[in-house]
Amino acid sequence: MLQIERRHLIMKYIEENKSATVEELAKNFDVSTMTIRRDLQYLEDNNLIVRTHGGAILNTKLDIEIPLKEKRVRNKEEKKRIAQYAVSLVKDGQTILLDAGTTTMEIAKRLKDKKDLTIVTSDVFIAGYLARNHKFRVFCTGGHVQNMVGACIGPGTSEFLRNINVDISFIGTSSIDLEKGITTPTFEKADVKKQMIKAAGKSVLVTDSSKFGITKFAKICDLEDFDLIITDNKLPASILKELEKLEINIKLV
Amino acid sequence: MLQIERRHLIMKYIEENKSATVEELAKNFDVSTMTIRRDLQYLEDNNLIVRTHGGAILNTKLDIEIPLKEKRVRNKEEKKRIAQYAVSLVKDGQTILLDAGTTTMEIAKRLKDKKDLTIVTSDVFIAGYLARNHKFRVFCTGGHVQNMVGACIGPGTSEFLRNINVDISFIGTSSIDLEKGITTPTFEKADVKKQMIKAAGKSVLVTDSSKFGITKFAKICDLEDFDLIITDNKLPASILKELEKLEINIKLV
DNA sequence: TGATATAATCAAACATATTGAAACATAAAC
DNA sequence: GTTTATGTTTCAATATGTTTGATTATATCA
Repeated sequence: MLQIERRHLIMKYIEENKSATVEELAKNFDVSTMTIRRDLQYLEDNNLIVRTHGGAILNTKLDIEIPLKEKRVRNKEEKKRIAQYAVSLVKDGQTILLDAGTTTMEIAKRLKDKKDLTIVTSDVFIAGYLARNHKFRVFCTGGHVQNMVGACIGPGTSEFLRNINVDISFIGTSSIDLEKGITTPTFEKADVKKQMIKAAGKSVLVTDSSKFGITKFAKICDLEDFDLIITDNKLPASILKELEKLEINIKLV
Repeated sequence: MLQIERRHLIMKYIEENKSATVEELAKNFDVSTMTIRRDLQYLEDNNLIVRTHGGAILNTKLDIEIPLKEKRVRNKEEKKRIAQYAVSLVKDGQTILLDAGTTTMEIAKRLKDKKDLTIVTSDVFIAGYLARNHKFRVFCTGGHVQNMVGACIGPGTSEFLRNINVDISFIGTSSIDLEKGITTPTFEKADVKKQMIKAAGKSVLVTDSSKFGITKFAKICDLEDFDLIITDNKLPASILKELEKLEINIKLV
Protein backbone atom coordinates (compact mmCIF):
# COMPACT_ATOMS: atom_id res chain seq x y z
CA MET A 1 0.00 0.00 0.00
CA LEU A 2 1.20 3.47 -0.83
CA GLN A 3 2.11 5.81 1.95
CA ILE A 4 -0.32 8.45 0.85
CA GLU A 5 -3.03 5.89 0.56
CA ARG A 6 -2.41 4.68 4.10
CA ARG A 7 -2.49 8.21 5.39
CA HIS A 8 -5.82 8.83 3.75
CA LEU A 9 -7.21 5.67 5.26
CA ILE A 10 -5.90 6.57 8.70
CA MET A 11 -7.60 9.90 8.37
CA LYS A 12 -10.82 8.24 7.34
CA TYR A 13 -10.55 5.85 10.27
CA ILE A 14 -10.07 8.68 12.73
CA GLU A 15 -12.93 10.60 11.20
CA GLU A 16 -15.22 7.66 11.69
CA ASN A 17 -14.09 6.76 15.19
CA LYS A 18 -13.20 10.26 16.38
CA SER A 19 -9.97 8.81 17.70
CA ALA A 20 -7.49 6.01 17.27
CA THR A 21 -4.58 4.51 19.16
CA VAL A 22 -1.18 3.99 17.63
CA GLU A 23 -1.33 0.29 18.47
CA GLU A 24 -4.63 -0.29 16.78
CA LEU A 25 -3.57 1.54 13.65
CA ALA A 26 -0.28 -0.34 13.47
CA LYS A 27 -2.14 -3.60 13.64
CA ASN A 28 -4.79 -2.59 11.13
CA PHE A 29 -2.30 -1.43 8.55
CA ASP A 30 0.36 -3.95 9.38
CA VAL A 31 3.20 -1.48 9.74
CA SER A 32 5.35 -0.56 12.70
CA THR A 33 4.17 1.86 15.35
CA MET A 34 6.99 4.10 14.24
CA THR A 35 5.45 4.47 10.81
CA ILE A 36 2.06 5.19 12.29
CA ARG A 37 3.56 7.85 14.48
CA ARG A 38 5.08 9.53 11.46
CA ASP A 39 1.77 9.35 9.67
CA LEU A 40 0.04 10.94 12.62
CA GLN A 41 2.74 13.57 12.81
CA TYR A 42 2.12 14.36 9.18
CA LEU A 43 -1.62 14.59 9.66
CA GLU A 44 -1.14 16.81 12.66
CA ASP A 45 1.18 19.08 10.72
CA ASN A 46 -1.67 19.59 8.32
CA ASN A 47 -4.05 20.42 11.14
CA LEU A 48 -6.23 17.44 10.44
CA ILE A 49 -5.82 15.71 13.79
CA VAL A 50 -4.37 16.34 17.20
CA ARG A 51 -1.84 13.90 18.48
CA THR A 52 -2.16 12.79 22.08
CA HIS A 53 -0.37 10.32 24.27
CA GLY A 54 -1.19 6.92 22.82
CA GLY A 55 -2.85 8.01 19.64
CA ALA A 56 -4.71 10.88 18.07
CA ILE A 57 -8.13 12.46 17.94
CA LEU A 58 -9.98 14.57 15.42
CA ASN A 59 -9.12 18.21 15.28
CA THR A 60 -12.74 19.37 15.40
CA LYS A 61 -13.45 21.58 18.35
CA LEU A 62 -15.46 19.69 20.89
CA ASP A 63 -18.32 21.15 22.90
CA ILE A 64 -16.03 21.64 25.81
CA GLU A 65 -12.80 23.36 25.18
CA ILE A 66 -10.12 21.29 26.79
CA PRO A 67 -6.59 22.06 25.79
CA LEU A 68 -5.60 18.92 23.98
CA LYS A 69 -1.94 19.39 24.25
CA GLU A 70 0.36 21.41 26.40
CA LYS A 71 3.54 22.65 24.90
CA ARG A 72 6.51 21.05 26.50
CA VAL A 73 8.11 23.56 28.82
CA ARG A 74 11.28 23.12 30.73
CA ASN A 75 11.37 23.69 34.45
CA LYS A 76 7.62 23.71 34.50
CA GLU A 77 7.25 23.11 38.21
CA GLU A 78 9.69 25.85 39.04
CA LYS A 79 7.85 28.26 36.78
CA LYS A 80 4.57 27.43 38.47
CA ARG A 81 5.96 28.14 41.90
CA ILE A 82 7.48 31.38 40.70
CA ALA A 83 4.16 32.37 39.15
CA GLN A 84 2.31 31.48 42.33
CA TYR A 85 4.44 33.82 44.36
CA ALA A 86 4.28 36.55 41.73
CA VAL A 87 0.48 36.48 41.83
CA SER A 88 0.54 37.04 45.58
CA LEU A 89 2.03 40.46 44.93
CA VAL A 90 -0.94 41.57 42.84
CA LYS A 91 -3.77 43.40 44.55
CA ASP A 92 -7.35 43.78 43.36
CA GLY A 93 -7.87 46.80 41.17
CA GLN A 94 -4.26 47.13 40.06
CA THR A 95 -2.87 47.55 36.58
CA ILE A 96 -0.18 45.05 35.77
CA LEU A 97 2.05 44.29 32.83
CA LEU A 98 3.01 40.81 31.73
CA ASP A 99 6.03 40.27 29.54
CA ALA A 100 5.83 37.53 26.91
CA GLY A 101 6.86 34.03 27.92
CA THR A 102 5.88 30.81 29.58
CA THR A 103 6.50 32.01 33.12
CA THR A 104 4.32 35.05 32.66
CA MET A 105 1.68 32.82 31.07
CA GLU A 106 1.69 30.85 34.30
CA ILE A 107 1.09 34.11 36.14
CA ALA A 108 -1.83 34.89 33.83
CA LYS A 109 -3.38 31.52 34.58
CA ARG A 110 -3.32 32.18 38.28
CA LEU A 111 -5.03 35.56 38.31
CA LYS A 112 -8.56 34.24 38.23
CA ASP A 113 -9.40 35.06 41.81
CA LYS A 114 -8.31 38.67 41.51
CA LYS A 115 -10.85 41.38 40.91
CA ASP A 116 -10.96 44.34 38.59
CA LEU A 117 -7.50 44.05 37.10
CA THR A 118 -6.18 45.84 34.07
CA ILE A 119 -3.61 43.71 32.32
CA VAL A 120 -1.23 44.74 29.58
CA THR A 121 0.80 42.13 27.76
CA SER A 122 3.08 41.84 24.77
CA ASP A 123 2.22 38.16 24.32
CA VAL A 124 -0.63 37.37 21.94
CA PHE A 125 -1.18 33.98 23.57
CA ILE A 126 -1.52 35.56 27.00
CA ALA A 127 -3.82 38.21 25.55
CA GLY A 128 -5.92 35.48 23.95
CA TYR A 129 -6.00 33.41 27.11
CA LEU A 130 -7.10 36.33 29.26
CA ALA A 131 -9.70 37.45 26.75
CA ARG A 132 -11.18 34.00 26.68
CA ASN A 133 -11.13 33.20 30.36
CA HIS A 134 -11.45 36.29 32.44
CA LYS A 135 -13.38 39.44 32.85
CA PHE A 136 -10.40 41.74 33.12
CA ARG A 137 -9.55 44.73 30.98
CA VAL A 138 -6.92 43.32 28.69
CA PHE A 139 -4.54 45.21 26.45
CA CYS A 140 -2.10 43.86 23.92
CA THR A 141 0.85 46.03 22.99
CA GLY A 142 0.85 44.93 19.38
CA GLY A 143 3.86 44.90 17.10
CA HIS A 144 5.83 42.30 15.19
CA VAL A 145 4.67 38.91 16.45
CA GLN A 146 7.49 36.41 16.79
CA ASN A 147 6.78 33.03 15.28
CA MET A 148 6.10 30.24 17.76
CA VAL A 149 6.75 32.49 20.74
CA GLY A 150 3.88 34.92 20.24
CA ALA A 151 5.84 37.85 21.63
CA CYS A 152 5.31 41.31 20.16
CA ILE A 153 8.46 43.31 19.55
CA GLY A 154 9.57 46.25 17.49
CA PRO A 155 9.06 50.01 17.46
CA GLY A 156 5.28 49.73 17.63
CA THR A 157 5.55 47.72 20.81
CA SER A 158 7.96 50.12 22.46
CA GLU A 159 5.81 53.07 21.45
CA PHE A 160 2.73 51.51 23.03
CA LEU A 161 4.62 50.94 26.25
CA ARG A 162 5.94 54.49 26.34
CA ASN A 163 2.38 55.71 26.67
CA ILE A 164 1.29 53.68 29.67
CA ASN A 165 1.91 53.42 33.38
CA VAL A 166 1.32 50.31 35.42
CA ASP A 167 1.58 49.30 39.06
CA ILE A 168 3.74 46.24 38.53
CA SER A 169 5.65 44.83 35.57
CA PHE A 170 6.48 41.15 35.54
CA ILE A 171 9.45 40.65 33.25
CA GLY A 172 10.89 37.35 32.12
CA THR A 173 14.37 36.67 30.83
CA SER A 174 16.43 33.81 29.51
CA SER A 175 19.79 35.32 30.40
CA ILE A 176 20.79 36.80 33.70
CA ASP A 177 24.28 37.34 35.00
CA LEU A 178 25.56 38.93 38.18
CA GLU A 179 28.00 41.18 36.37
CA LYS A 180 26.52 41.59 32.91
CA GLY A 181 22.95 42.02 34.14
CA ILE A 182 19.91 41.04 32.08
CA THR A 183 20.55 40.57 28.39
CA THR A 184 18.68 39.46 25.26
CA PRO A 185 19.67 38.57 21.69
CA THR A 186 18.48 41.73 19.95
CA PHE A 187 18.26 45.48 20.54
CA GLU A 188 14.60 45.43 19.65
CA LYS A 189 13.74 43.00 22.40
CA ALA A 190 15.95 44.84 24.83
CA ASP A 191 14.15 48.08 24.08
CA VAL A 192 10.75 46.53 24.68
CA LYS A 193 11.81 45.23 28.07
CA LYS A 194 13.40 48.54 28.98
CA GLN A 195 10.13 50.28 28.31
CA MET A 196 8.31 47.72 30.40
CA ILE A 197 10.49 48.55 33.35
CA LYS A 198 10.14 52.26 32.78
CA ALA A 199 6.36 52.03 32.62
CA ALA A 200 6.14 50.31 35.99
CA GLY A 201 5.99 51.60 39.52
CA LYS A 202 7.54 48.32 40.54
CA SER A 203 9.44 45.85 38.35
CA VAL A 204 9.65 42.19 39.17
CA LEU A 205 11.92 39.78 37.33
CA VAL A 206 10.61 36.23 37.10
CA THR A 207 13.08 33.63 35.93
CA ASP A 208 13.93 30.08 36.82
CA SER A 209 17.39 29.48 38.22
CA SER A 210 18.70 27.72 35.09
CA LYS A 211 18.98 31.11 33.39
CA PHE A 212 21.67 32.42 35.72
CA GLY A 213 25.13 32.83 34.29
CA ILE A 214 23.94 33.24 30.70
CA THR A 215 24.63 36.38 28.71
CA LYS A 216 23.32 37.53 25.35
CA PHE A 217 24.10 40.37 23.00
CA ALA A 218 21.97 43.33 24.03
CA LYS A 219 21.85 44.57 27.61
CA ILE A 220 18.52 45.42 29.16
CA CYS A 221 19.53 46.56 32.62
CA ASP A 222 21.30 45.57 35.80
CA LEU A 223 19.94 43.31 38.48
CA GLU A 224 19.49 46.17 40.91
CA ASP A 225 17.07 47.86 38.52
CA PHE A 226 14.46 45.37 39.63
CA ASP A 227 12.55 45.83 42.84
CA LEU A 228 12.43 42.09 43.22
CA ILE A 229 13.76 38.97 41.53
CA ILE A 230 11.74 35.78 41.92
CA THR A 231 13.49 32.54 41.10
CA ASP A 232 13.49 28.97 42.32
CA ASN A 233 15.37 27.30 45.14
CA LYS A 234 17.69 25.40 42.82
CA LEU A 235 19.80 28.52 42.58
CA PRO A 236 23.37 27.60 43.61
CA ALA A 237 24.31 28.86 47.07
CA SER A 238 27.35 30.64 45.66
CA ILE A 239 25.22 32.83 43.43
CA LEU A 240 22.76 33.46 46.22
CA LYS A 241 25.57 34.64 48.44
CA GLU A 242 26.79 37.05 45.78
CA LEU A 243 23.29 38.40 45.32
CA GLU A 244 22.94 39.07 49.01
CA LYS A 245 26.29 40.78 49.03
CA LEU A 246 25.05 43.07 46.27
CA GLU A 247 21.88 43.68 48.31
CA ILE A 248 19.67 42.42 45.51
CA ASN A 249 16.12 41.83 46.65
CA ILE A 250 15.57 38.18 45.80
CA LYS A 251 12.86 35.65 46.60
CA LEU A 252 13.48 31.92 46.26
CA VAL A 253 10.45 29.67 45.89
CA MET B 1 -9.00 4.47 25.76
CA LEU B 2 -6.93 7.57 25.31
CA GLN B 3 -6.38 9.82 28.27
CA ILE B 4 -7.87 12.82 26.55
CA GLU B 5 -10.94 10.82 25.61
CA ARG B 6 -11.46 9.76 29.18
CA ARG B 7 -11.19 13.35 30.31
CA HIS B 8 -13.75 14.44 27.77
CA LEU B 9 -16.10 11.69 28.85
CA ILE B 10 -15.65 12.56 32.52
CA MET B 11 -16.51 16.13 31.64
CA LYS B 12 -19.55 15.01 29.73
CA TYR B 13 -20.60 12.83 32.64
CA ILE B 14 -20.32 15.70 35.08
CA GLU B 15 -22.17 17.99 32.75
CA GLU B 16 -25.05 15.56 32.56
CA ASN B 17 -25.17 14.67 36.22
CA LYS B 18 -23.98 18.02 37.56
CA SER B 19 -21.59 16.10 39.81
CA ALA B 20 -19.68 12.88 40.20
CA THR B 21 -17.78 11.01 42.90
CA VAL B 22 -14.25 9.81 42.47
CA GLU B 23 -15.31 6.26 43.29
CA GLU B 24 -18.03 6.14 40.71
CA LEU B 25 -15.80 7.54 38.01
CA ALA B 26 -13.01 5.11 38.83
CA LYS B 27 -15.42 2.23 38.49
CA ASN B 28 -17.01 3.51 35.31
CA PHE B 29 -13.73 4.03 33.54
CA ASP B 30 -11.93 1.14 35.14
CA VAL B 31 -8.92 3.09 36.33
CA SER B 32 -7.57 3.83 39.78
CA THR B 33 -8.96 6.60 41.93
CA MET B 34 -5.58 8.23 41.69
CA THR B 35 -5.97 8.59 37.94
CA ILE B 36 -9.45 10.01 38.34
CA ARG B 37 -8.17 12.52 40.84
CA ARG B 38 -5.53 13.63 38.38
CA ASP B 39 -8.14 13.94 35.67
CA LEU B 40 -10.32 16.04 37.92
CA GLN B 41 -7.34 18.17 38.86
CA TYR B 42 -6.70 18.77 35.20
CA LEU B 43 -10.30 19.71 34.51
CA GLU B 44 -10.29 22.04 37.48
CA ASP B 45 -7.11 23.69 36.26
CA ASN B 46 -8.99 24.49 33.12
CA ASN B 47 -11.89 26.00 35.03
CA LEU B 48 -14.35 23.39 33.84
CA ILE B 49 -15.24 21.84 37.18
CA VAL B 50 -14.86 22.51 40.88
CA ARG B 51 -13.36 19.74 42.92
CA THR B 52 -15.05 18.87 46.20
CA HIS B 53 -14.46 16.32 48.91
CA GLY B 54 -15.15 12.98 47.32
CA GLY B 55 -15.65 14.16 43.79
CA ALA B 56 -16.40 17.21 41.70
CA ILE B 57 -19.23 19.41 40.53
CA LEU B 58 -19.79 21.48 37.45
CA ASN B 59 -18.27 24.93 37.49
CA THR B 60 -21.51 26.91 37.57
CA LYS B 61 -19.69 30.11 36.80
CA LEU B 62 -19.10 28.44 33.48
CA ASP B 63 -22.73 28.70 32.47
CA ILE B 64 -22.35 32.42 32.19
CA GLU B 65 -18.86 32.50 30.85
CA ILE B 66 -19.33 29.90 28.20
CA PRO B 67 -20.65 31.46 25.08
CA LEU B 68 -19.11 28.38 23.53
CA LYS B 69 -22.45 26.88 22.76
CA GLU B 70 -23.63 30.15 21.37
CA LYS B 71 -20.26 30.72 19.83
CA ARG B 72 -20.58 27.50 17.91
CA VAL B 73 -20.08 29.38 14.76
CA ARG B 74 -23.17 30.16 12.78
CA ASN B 75 -23.08 29.80 9.03
CA LYS B 76 -19.80 27.98 9.28
CA GLU B 77 -19.96 26.41 5.86
CA GLU B 78 -20.72 29.71 4.22
CA LYS B 79 -17.82 31.32 6.03
CA LYS B 80 -15.49 28.62 4.83
CA ARG B 81 -16.49 29.12 1.21
CA ILE B 82 -16.14 32.86 1.55
CA ALA B 83 -12.68 32.40 3.07
CA GLN B 84 -11.69 30.03 0.31
CA TYR B 85 -12.47 32.58 -2.32
CA ALA B 86 -10.84 35.39 -0.37
CA VAL B 87 -7.59 33.42 -0.19
CA SER B 88 -7.57 33.06 -3.97
CA LEU B 89 -7.13 36.82 -4.21
CA VAL B 90 -3.89 36.76 -2.24
CA LYS B 91 -0.63 36.51 -4.15
CA ASP B 92 2.72 35.33 -2.84
CA GLY B 93 4.78 38.12 -1.37
CA GLN B 94 1.87 40.41 -0.59
CA THR B 95 1.05 42.26 2.60
CA ILE B 96 -2.47 41.66 3.80
CA LEU B 97 -4.62 42.80 6.67
CA LEU B 98 -7.10 40.59 8.47
CA ASP B 99 -9.87 42.13 10.52
CA ALA B 100 -10.89 40.34 13.71
CA GLY B 101 -13.58 37.69 13.47
CA THR B 102 -14.43 34.11 12.63
CA THR B 103 -14.56 34.61 8.87
CA THR B 104 -11.14 36.20 8.78
CA MET B 105 -9.85 33.39 11.01
CA GLU B 106 -11.02 31.00 8.32
CA ILE B 107 -8.99 33.00 5.84
CA ALA B 108 -5.93 32.76 8.09
CA LYS B 109 -6.31 29.00 8.25
CA ARG B 110 -6.22 28.74 4.49
CA LEU B 111 -3.08 30.73 3.80
CA LYS B 112 -0.61 27.98 4.45
CA ASP B 113 0.30 27.34 0.82
CA LYS B 114 1.13 30.98 0.20
CA LYS B 115 4.71 32.14 0.32
CA ASP B 116 6.38 35.12 1.90
CA LEU B 117 3.30 36.93 3.19
CA THR B 118 3.22 39.79 5.64
CA ILE B 119 0.03 39.64 7.66
CA VAL B 120 -1.36 42.31 9.93
CA THR B 121 -4.32 41.54 12.17
CA SER B 122 -6.26 43.10 15.00
CA ASP B 123 -7.30 39.69 16.32
CA VAL B 124 -5.06 38.18 18.99
CA PHE B 125 -6.36 34.68 18.22
CA ILE B 126 -5.49 35.05 14.55
CA ALA B 127 -2.09 36.48 15.49
CA GLY B 128 -1.53 33.53 17.79
CA TYR B 129 -2.67 31.03 15.22
CA LEU B 130 -0.41 32.43 12.53
CA ALA B 131 2.56 32.69 14.89
CA ARG B 132 2.13 29.07 15.83
CA ASN B 133 1.46 27.57 12.44
CA HIS B 134 3.18 29.52 9.74
CA LYS B 135 6.40 31.14 8.76
CA PHE B 136 4.94 34.47 7.75
CA ARG B 137 5.77 37.89 9.09
CA VAL B 138 2.93 38.53 11.48
CA PHE B 139 1.94 41.82 13.07
CA CYS B 140 -0.70 42.45 15.69
CA THR B 141 -2.16 45.94 15.91
CA GLY B 142 -2.47 45.82 19.67
CA GLY B 143 -4.95 47.82 21.72
CA HIS B 144 -7.84 47.04 24.04
CA VAL B 145 -8.57 43.33 23.65
CA GLN B 146 -12.26 42.55 23.71
CA ASN B 147 -13.22 39.71 26.00
CA MET B 148 -14.15 36.46 24.27
CA VAL B 149 -13.82 38.00 20.83
CA GLY B 150 -10.08 38.73 20.93
CA ALA B 151 -10.41 41.83 18.78
CA CYS B 152 -8.16 44.80 19.45
CA ILE B 153 -9.89 48.16 19.41
CA GLY B 154 -9.28 51.66 20.67
CA PRO B 155 -6.97 54.56 19.89
CA GLY B 156 -3.84 52.43 20.03
CA THR B 157 -5.25 50.15 17.36
CA SER B 158 -6.25 52.98 15.05
CA GLU B 159 -2.88 54.63 15.54
CA PHE B 160 -1.06 51.45 14.53
CA LEU B 161 -3.18 51.17 11.41
CA ARG B 162 -2.57 54.79 10.45
CA ASN B 163 1.10 53.96 10.06
CA ILE B 164 0.87 51.06 7.69
CA ASN B 165 -0.02 50.29 4.08
CA VAL B 166 -1.15 46.92 2.83
CA ASP B 167 -2.08 45.36 -0.48
CA ILE B 168 -5.43 43.96 0.58
CA SER B 169 -7.62 44.40 3.66
CA PHE B 170 -10.14 41.72 4.48
CA ILE B 171 -12.84 43.29 6.62
CA GLY B 172 -15.67 41.48 8.35
CA THR B 173 -18.93 42.92 9.55
CA SER B 174 -22.07 41.84 11.32
CA SER B 175 -24.26 44.57 9.90
CA ILE B 176 -24.59 45.59 6.31
CA ASP B 177 -27.41 47.47 4.69
CA LEU B 178 -27.89 48.74 1.17
CA GLU B 179 -28.78 52.24 2.27
CA LYS B 180 -27.10 52.62 5.64
CA GLY B 181 -23.88 50.93 4.59
CA ILE B 182 -21.62 49.05 7.01
CA THR B 183 -22.21 49.79 10.67
CA THR B 184 -20.98 48.63 14.07
CA PRO B 185 -22.06 49.18 17.69
CA THR B 186 -19.35 51.65 18.75
CA PHE B 187 -17.38 54.56 17.36
CA GLU B 188 -14.17 52.92 18.46
CA LYS B 189 -14.77 49.84 16.38
CA ALA B 190 -15.92 51.93 13.47
CA ASP B 191 -12.74 53.94 13.59
CA VAL B 192 -10.58 50.82 13.55
CA LYS B 193 -12.33 49.48 10.48
CA LYS B 194 -12.15 52.85 8.75
CA GLN B 195 -8.40 52.84 9.22
CA MET B 196 -8.19 49.31 7.88
CA ILE B 197 -9.86 50.43 4.68
CA LYS B 198 -7.67 53.51 4.43
CA ALA B 199 -4.50 51.46 4.84
CA ALA B 200 -5.35 49.15 1.98
CA GLY B 201 -4.78 49.36 -1.72
CA LYS B 202 -7.80 47.13 -2.07
CA SER B 203 -10.55 46.51 0.49
CA VAL B 204 -12.58 43.34 0.51
CA LEU B 205 -15.63 42.86 2.67
CA VAL B 206 -16.25 39.29 3.78
CA THR B 207 -19.63 38.60 5.32
CA ASP B 208 -22.17 35.84 5.18
CA SER B 209 -25.53 36.74 3.73
CA SER B 210 -27.36 36.63 7.06
CA LYS B 211 -25.82 39.97 7.96
CA PHE B 212 -27.63 41.90 5.23
CA GLY B 213 -30.35 44.26 6.32
CA ILE B 214 -28.89 44.82 9.81
CA THR B 215 -27.82 48.25 11.00
CA LYS B 216 -25.94 49.29 14.12
CA PHE B 217 -25.08 52.59 15.74
CA ALA B 218 -21.83 53.78 14.20
CA LYS B 219 -21.31 53.99 10.47
CA ILE B 220 -18.08 52.70 8.98
CA CYS B 221 -18.58 53.37 5.29
CA ASP B 222 -20.78 52.71 2.28
CA LEU B 223 -20.87 49.54 0.27
CA GLU B 224 -19.21 51.19 -2.69
CA ASP B 225 -16.15 51.93 -0.58
CA PHE B 226 -15.20 48.29 -0.96
CA ASP B 227 -13.49 47.02 -4.05
CA LEU B 228 -15.24 43.72 -3.58
CA ILE B 229 -17.85 42.14 -1.35
CA ILE B 230 -17.69 38.37 -0.88
CA THR B 231 -20.80 36.72 0.51
CA ASP B 232 -22.64 33.44 0.12
CA ASN B 233 -25.23 32.34 -2.38
CA LYS B 234 -28.09 32.45 0.11
CA LEU B 235 -28.32 36.18 -0.50
CA PRO B 236 -31.92 36.96 -1.52
CA ALA B 237 -32.28 37.69 -5.20
CA SER B 238 -33.95 41.01 -4.44
CA ILE B 239 -30.88 42.28 -2.61
CA LEU B 240 -28.60 40.97 -5.32
CA LYS B 241 -30.56 42.86 -7.92
CA GLU B 242 -30.27 46.07 -5.92
CA LEU B 243 -26.55 45.55 -5.54
CA GLU B 244 -26.10 45.11 -9.24
CA LYS B 245 -28.16 48.21 -9.88
CA LEU B 246 -25.78 50.13 -7.59
CA GLU B 247 -22.85 48.63 -9.51
CA ILE B 248 -21.42 47.11 -6.36
CA ASN B 249 -18.74 44.56 -7.12
CA ILE B 250 -20.03 41.42 -5.44
CA LYS B 251 -19.00 37.78 -5.50
CA LEU B 252 -21.36 35.03 -4.38
CA VAL B 253 -19.86 31.72 -3.32
C1' DT C 1 21.19 -0.39 -17.72
C1' DG C 2 23.86 0.74 -13.78
C1' DA C 3 25.15 4.01 -10.38
C1' DT C 4 23.69 7.16 -7.27
C1' DA C 5 20.54 9.85 -4.58
C1' DT C 6 16.26 10.11 -2.07
C1' DA C 7 12.52 8.48 0.62
C1' DA C 8 10.29 5.16 3.56
C1' DT C 9 10.58 1.87 6.83
C1' DC C 10 12.03 -0.66 10.90
C1' DA C 11 14.45 -1.87 15.17
C1' DA C 12 17.03 -0.66 19.11
C1' DA C 13 18.45 2.62 22.52
C1' DC C 14 17.09 6.14 25.05
C1' DA C 15 13.69 9.69 26.95
C1' DT C 16 9.29 10.93 28.67
C1' DA C 17 4.48 10.32 30.22
C1' DT C 18 1.02 7.87 32.56
C1' DT C 19 -0.50 5.06 35.95
C1' DG C 20 -1.20 2.65 40.40
C1' DA C 21 0.25 1.39 45.11
C1' DA C 22 1.88 2.68 49.42
C1' DA C 23 2.96 6.02 52.82
C1' DC C 24 1.65 10.04 54.67
C1' DA C 25 -1.52 14.20 55.42
C1' DT C 26 -5.85 16.35 55.80
C1' DA C 27 -10.72 16.90 56.13
C1' DA C 28 -15.30 15.18 57.58
C1' DA C 29 -18.06 12.52 60.79
C1' DC C 30 -19.13 10.96 65.02
C1' DG D 1 -10.70 14.11 70.37
C1' DT D 2 -10.92 9.83 67.82
C1' DT D 3 -12.13 7.53 63.87
C1' DT D 4 -12.96 7.11 59.15
C1' DA D 5 -12.91 8.64 54.65
C1' DT D 6 -10.71 11.19 51.32
C1' DG D 7 -6.69 13.61 49.38
C1' DT D 8 -1.70 14.21 48.41
C1' DT D 9 3.02 12.91 47.68
C1' DT D 10 6.35 9.90 46.29
C1' DC D 11 8.18 6.23 43.93
C1' DA D 12 8.40 2.35 40.90
C1' DA D 13 6.46 -0.03 36.92
C1' DT D 14 4.64 0.19 32.61
C1' DA D 15 3.40 2.30 28.38
C1' DT D 16 4.35 5.42 24.98
C1' DG D 17 7.39 8.59 22.28
C1' DT D 18 11.68 10.14 20.05
C1' DT D 19 16.15 9.70 18.02
C1' DT D 20 19.45 7.30 15.53
C1' DG D 21 21.42 4.35 12.22
C1' DA D 22 20.81 0.49 9.20
C1' DT D 23 18.03 -1.50 5.50
C1' DT D 24 15.13 -1.62 1.76
C1' DA D 25 12.48 0.36 -1.83
C1' DT D 26 11.88 3.95 -5.19
C1' DA D 27 13.29 7.72 -8.12
C1' DT D 28 16.79 10.19 -11.00
C1' DC D 29 20.22 10.70 -14.22
C1' DA D 30 24.50 9.63 -16.99
